[in-house]
Amino acid sequence: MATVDRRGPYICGIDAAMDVVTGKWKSLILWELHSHGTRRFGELRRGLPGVSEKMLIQHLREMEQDGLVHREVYREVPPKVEYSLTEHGVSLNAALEALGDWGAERIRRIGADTVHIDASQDTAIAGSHSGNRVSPSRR
Amino acid sequence: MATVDRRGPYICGIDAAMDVVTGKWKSLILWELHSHGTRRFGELRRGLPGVSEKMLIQHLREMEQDGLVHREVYREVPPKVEYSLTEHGVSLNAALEALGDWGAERIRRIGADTVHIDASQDTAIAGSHSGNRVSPSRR
DNA sequence: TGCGGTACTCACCTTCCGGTAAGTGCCAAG
DNA sequence: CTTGGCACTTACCGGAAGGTGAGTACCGCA
Repeated sequence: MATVDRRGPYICGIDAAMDVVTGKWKSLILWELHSHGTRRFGELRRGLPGVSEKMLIQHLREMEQDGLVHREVYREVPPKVEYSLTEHGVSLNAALEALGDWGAERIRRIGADTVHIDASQDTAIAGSHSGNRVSPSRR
Repeated sequence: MATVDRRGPYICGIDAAMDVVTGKWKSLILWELHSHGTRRFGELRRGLPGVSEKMLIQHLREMEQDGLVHREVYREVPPKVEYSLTEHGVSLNAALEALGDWGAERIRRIGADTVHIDASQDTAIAGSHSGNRVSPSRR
């Protein structure tokens, strides 16, 4: 049905937005799609080091259901699927910018390590201060 | 130990901001504190129907550690603790407004249930953010 | 002939988030 | 003298989020 069932009654707008954004990789997918316009599954996977295929697909499917990303399948000999942002995805990204800025300032404030992925190719640079080392997991 | 060693290396600003906001009640706490300025523990608990004391405290502690809320303890006969937003909490709230607006529009779009229960009593400053008083259950 | 790449699906497991319920020390009210 | 409010703390538990590793159908390249 049009109305997605798993998204429950919301308390407020933030609640509704968070529901769509929460997921370990969703904001990153949003960003990746935003900066590249259109990406294939494999490109996305390589662009988000550490993501498992299962999670990538799961998030992508949810985001498609939520109307954030568009999925274009090309029935070719080697399968080809292209993902891109819908207008809602684009506007969500815009709404996230303020939050991103806040977070960036927070990173500066607390001097946390930053892991920069992406850029265009595989630039695994890191950090602002001293060491980086992509230590496993947080939280 | 009580100290959750989150705040790991961040991938980007959004990541850092999300780290601070994720938690079932955090954004609501933020709004509650935003609209009332200062609230006692019990007031907060009553203001967020459905929250358990454990979760409220846990979130409050994390937010205090993250520099979002200020905790003022009054060593009195009946214990009294007041919570309020720090300047960082205030700015985070501001950064969340765009997201809140987006979410509000999404709610309108998909016609999801919103849990509006008239906040008859109490001061409801409510800008773009509306209502509280809810029964849980989403997702 | 076998490996690698495409885009997945499926089953199983672990970790963590959040919930429930009880207890704490102190005091006022009934 | 029991109850209730204050602001917590502690122990235990279930479910969901996320991770791992295998398998699938097809093809190009070495």
